[in-house]
Amino acid sequence: MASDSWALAVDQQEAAVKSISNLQIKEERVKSDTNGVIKTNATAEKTDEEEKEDRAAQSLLNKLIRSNLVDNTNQVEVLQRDPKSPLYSVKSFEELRLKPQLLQGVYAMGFNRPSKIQENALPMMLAEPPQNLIAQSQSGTGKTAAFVLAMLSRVEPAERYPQCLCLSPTYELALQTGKVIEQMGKFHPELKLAYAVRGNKLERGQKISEHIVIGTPGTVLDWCAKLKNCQMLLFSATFEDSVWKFAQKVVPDPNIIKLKREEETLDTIKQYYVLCSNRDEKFQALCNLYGAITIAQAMIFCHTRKTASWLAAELSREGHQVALLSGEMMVEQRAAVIERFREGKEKVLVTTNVCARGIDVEQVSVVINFDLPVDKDGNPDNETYLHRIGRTGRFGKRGLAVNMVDSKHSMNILNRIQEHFNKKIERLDTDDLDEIEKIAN
DNA sequence: AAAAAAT
Repeated sequence: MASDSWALAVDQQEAAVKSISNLQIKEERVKSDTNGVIKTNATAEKTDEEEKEDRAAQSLLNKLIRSNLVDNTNQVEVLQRDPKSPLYSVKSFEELRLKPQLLQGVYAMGFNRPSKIQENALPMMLAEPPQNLIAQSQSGTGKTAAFVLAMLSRVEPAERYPQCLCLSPTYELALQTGKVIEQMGKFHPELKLAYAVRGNKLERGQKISEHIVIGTPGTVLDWCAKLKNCQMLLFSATFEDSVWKFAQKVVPDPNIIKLKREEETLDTIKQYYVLCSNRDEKFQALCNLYGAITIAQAMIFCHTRKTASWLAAELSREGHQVALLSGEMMVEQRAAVIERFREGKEKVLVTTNVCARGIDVEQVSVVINFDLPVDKDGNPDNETYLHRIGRTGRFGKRGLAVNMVDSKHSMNILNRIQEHFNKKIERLDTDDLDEIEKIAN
């Protein structure tokens, strides 16, 4: 991979960068003859009673999601590497003086005005000479479009070698970001994109002629011997302390955009918990909620692959059509499942932390933590919590997050998450159908 | 515990 200059974008970097520095891979591939989608009974004619339940469910959902949209007065900390240089922020894409094909691509995607993070980050990313950036912005606020725009503005399509590298923590996110690159770059017909993901091997001595390489850590390391003369752009919704220190160590002389702690959560996402005493009760509570969560689309997170496949099978047995996605499946299946979910062919996706970060499916209005996110020591995983609930409430939309609590221990975890973000998570009782009716009306 | 590379 010979090149004179580089742009490197790292998305959700706490995961991607950490895995680069800690690559101990023990892969067990599990064979499966399903494509990850579990289907059951085709929907029969609905009875009056079912129609009534549907209306109650819709009403409940509206009630739960309803909240005042807060204005966008973000408390952001912006640090420039050269404090004396003036601080630019742009209010329109025209001000950036992009190549016409690129501006056309931006508008074709339906963006009219830059989002908050784009206003601040774009001038820094496009500055000459190139400057590095470490940037934080809430989930669903346009980080991907920001760094994709920066990458595309640096690409010289006439030159046939890789000029940008984009690193993602998971296969699905790499595919998703690749799609954004293709959409925004569609008026550069010569532009080529290569995926450095599991299964795509580079033959010895094989030259890469694509302009942009996007991939996951292991394969990307395999492809690249070294990176030099490289502008680095790191984006994430969260920067846990140790990651923050690490980011500053590996990115020389960066500009910085950082959120204050109290600004990390989105008030547009209403958070609840459901109190149960064991897994079976959680399952029952989930079934009670099912009508409400399938009004639009929902993602259900489990702690392990095993729980996820168990839950998907149980829901399926109850007659619900759900999709299952976890890292034990083969990549072809994973691509097919996420594609079907995007198209709305399944309304519910049961998954693991593989889908916690970055996945952007606009129709997802509910996130359910069937298991609360905990780290390897059993402590609350606040970052993952924020990423998971951030699968809803994207780009200013409202969203609902429901946490299933099944013990004193998990209640304690939830309380600690609540304290960490200083954000009230309210009790929701799904066992009491009367009460649900009351909330719904 | 999940995810991320091939050996």
